[in-house]
Amino acid sequence: MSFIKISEILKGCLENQEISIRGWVYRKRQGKNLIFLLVRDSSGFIQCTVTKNSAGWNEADKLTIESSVSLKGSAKPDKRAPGGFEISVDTISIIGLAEIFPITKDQSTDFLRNVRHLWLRSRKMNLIMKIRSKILDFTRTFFKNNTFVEVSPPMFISAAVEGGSTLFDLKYFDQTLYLTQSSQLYLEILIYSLEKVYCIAPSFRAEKSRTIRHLTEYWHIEGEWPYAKMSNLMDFQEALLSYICEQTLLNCKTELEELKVDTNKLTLVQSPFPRITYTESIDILKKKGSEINWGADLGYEEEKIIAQEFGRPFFIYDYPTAIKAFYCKTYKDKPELAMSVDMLVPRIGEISTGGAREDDKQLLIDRMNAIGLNIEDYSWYLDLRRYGTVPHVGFGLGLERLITWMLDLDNVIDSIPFPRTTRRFYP
RNA sequence: GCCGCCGUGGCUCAGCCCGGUAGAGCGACUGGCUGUUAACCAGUUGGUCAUAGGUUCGAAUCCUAUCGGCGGCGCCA
Repeated sequence: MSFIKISEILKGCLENQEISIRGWVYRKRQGKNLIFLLVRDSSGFIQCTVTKNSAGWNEADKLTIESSVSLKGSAKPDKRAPGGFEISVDTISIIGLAEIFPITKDQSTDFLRNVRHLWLRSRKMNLIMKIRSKILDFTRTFFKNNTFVEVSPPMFISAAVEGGSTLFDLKYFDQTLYLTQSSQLYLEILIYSLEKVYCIAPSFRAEKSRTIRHLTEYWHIEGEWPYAKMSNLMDFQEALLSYICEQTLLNCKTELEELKVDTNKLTLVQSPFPRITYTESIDILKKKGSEINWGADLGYEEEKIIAQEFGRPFFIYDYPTAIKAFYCKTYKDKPELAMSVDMLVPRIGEISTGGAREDDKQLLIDRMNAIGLNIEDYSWYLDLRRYGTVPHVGFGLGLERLITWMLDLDNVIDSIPFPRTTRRFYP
């Protein structure tokens, strides 16, 4: 017996044919002589009717919410049915009879987070995960179209990428290793072989942040690009984001509609994005009454004020060297400025950070000494500047923050199937 | 790390201010119902009020501590 997807029936080309489907019982309404089953599979929902005189009645009578079933019947259009189509059932076979399902009409976010393994069956989660998958597809296609090579960096690392305070450490046989915070340094290694490279991999941050935009494990879209400049980097990122939004609008129409996403916002994501320097952003903030001074890092509140100015994704670049990481390249004539660029969106704030990497061995060592890093921990990184160094730029984009912004979700938690936060790691 | 809010049947909440021994809806169960749209009607079931201590004749209610959760800031993507 071959089974068809519910979405095929809803397209309307299987009218009055005998068909079989497999799925789960989403709703059940029972009368004396008639049972309505709303059955879902990965593709959608369809109402099925079972009459008392049909062979399937006894099985339908036993069915509980979330039981898995296969059923045979004929599909026909019916105005009374949600979705416009209905299956009149001949036979039903119960695959797995469900116990009483804990998720009912009344739900709180706290409860749904406790039963996340069951909540993932909901229509909302189903749709978000489908779009997430598509966004990953679009991202890979865009990199591929721009001749980047996808690489697989390690998650176990032996030394910090940046500070060290936000690293998770773990027992690795008799030693201590860490979970990676970013794959950037490893991508930098690979450009010396493959040139343009990218990866889509998890990053781990032991930050005790309590916000709607932080996860301790998140998926990081990172790229490194030899010989490119800051302007190339911004061009590339805005083209990537525009492509993702454009393709999502094109390919996820029904999903976006069902999730009630404001597609207008996505239509506005087109090159060029507004670009302002850090110094300009300080001027804007001062005009708005902020007491921030040049040299201070922009906090979430400051970012929010500027984001409201634009109402769409934008860049802030050329930050003070003092507030940026050791590998950030500085301007020769203005060493107090670092070639660093953040991409920001309204409500969420930073969704990507990138910039030019210091490619001069001595300048890099000077920077590391100034910050107090142990040079020996990074000897392999310095080797990259020792043997045929090249200028290069790169960036890292937070996938969950991007999805949360695009779909206007309440919390990054809903953009990933199994979120890890400071307090939650189950299941 | 700092600040704020929350914790009452399986789920969602009321009761707390002003102390008198817990109430509703949903679910589940039983029965009824000729097409329902998270149906409807009737009945039944179900809670040491997060935990520990204190005040009191008496605590879900007032006080203290602890635990758990959510959110804001900082940090970041």
